[in-house]
Amino acid sequence: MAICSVGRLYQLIKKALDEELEPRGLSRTGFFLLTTLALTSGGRARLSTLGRFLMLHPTSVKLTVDQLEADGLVSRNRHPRDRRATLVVITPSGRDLAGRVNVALESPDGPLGRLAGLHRPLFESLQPARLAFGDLEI
Amino acid sequence: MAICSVGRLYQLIKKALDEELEPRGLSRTGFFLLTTLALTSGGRARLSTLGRFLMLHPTSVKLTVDQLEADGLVSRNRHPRDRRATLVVITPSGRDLAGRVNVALESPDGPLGRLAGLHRPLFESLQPARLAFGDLEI
DNA sequence: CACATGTCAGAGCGACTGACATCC
DNA sequence: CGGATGTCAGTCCCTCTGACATGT
Repeated sequence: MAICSVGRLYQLIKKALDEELEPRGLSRTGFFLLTTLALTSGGRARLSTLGRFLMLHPTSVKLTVDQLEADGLVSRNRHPRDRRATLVVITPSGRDLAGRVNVALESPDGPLGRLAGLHRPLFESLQPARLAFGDLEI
Repeated sequence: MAICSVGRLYQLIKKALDEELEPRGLSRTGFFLLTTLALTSGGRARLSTLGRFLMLHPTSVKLTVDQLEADGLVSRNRHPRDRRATLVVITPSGRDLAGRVNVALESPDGPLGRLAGLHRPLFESLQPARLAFGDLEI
């Protein structure tokens, strides 16, 4: 059953991820938010944009940003033109942490090292299923 | 990034699943437990076996079985030889519900109908990744 | 006016910890 | 005895709901 496979792999990755993240005081959601921000041009994005991209509820985004902000990994700034909006900006130490964690995760003896060589085939075989649900093309 | 793809697809499936399950008063964990039991020879299994197979904490298994039992979908029985163990047995109405839900899910206009034709390729391309983490062969 | 954006309090749920009794 | 099994109370984290203020 394909659905079970997705669920099982998700659980396995989740556990591997948390083992690396927890000692660094980073939540999984916080890690994904930080990595997303690091990959964004300018290292900044609206709260609502982050929520849509990470498939999170507005309140979850707020809480996650609160935690990251308390640790000095991101900061809140006003949007220059839309005064409703808040821009989340990654700080140098946030960018540094995101980079180090990602290197540690992908390293051959890291929690995700076992996936070496499987990244591209995985991504490509998952894409049709994701698109069938109307997900982003990424 | 392959990891993100797995996470996104999981979220999408989760949402599609819950939309079908919630109106029937079934939790996702309960549904998977019930389906697992329906596919088991004799429709019975130990709590601990279910926990290992579904990657659940013992207390989560207990809670889920409590809920299913209250709805008359499973029942608890003593293990004939191991007096520590409890056997969870699917009832006729449990088997009936599991069958109906699975049909509804897989039907062309069901929540998972969009995955038609993708089940086998998905399963096969996910297997190497799962096995890399030491998961069951299923 | 409808709609988007962000914030907040409260509730719910799933998962875990630590402890315990029972049995292999 | 060590280890497995199931149960229970308590706790925590994440997510959602509903409401609100503000701005487009």
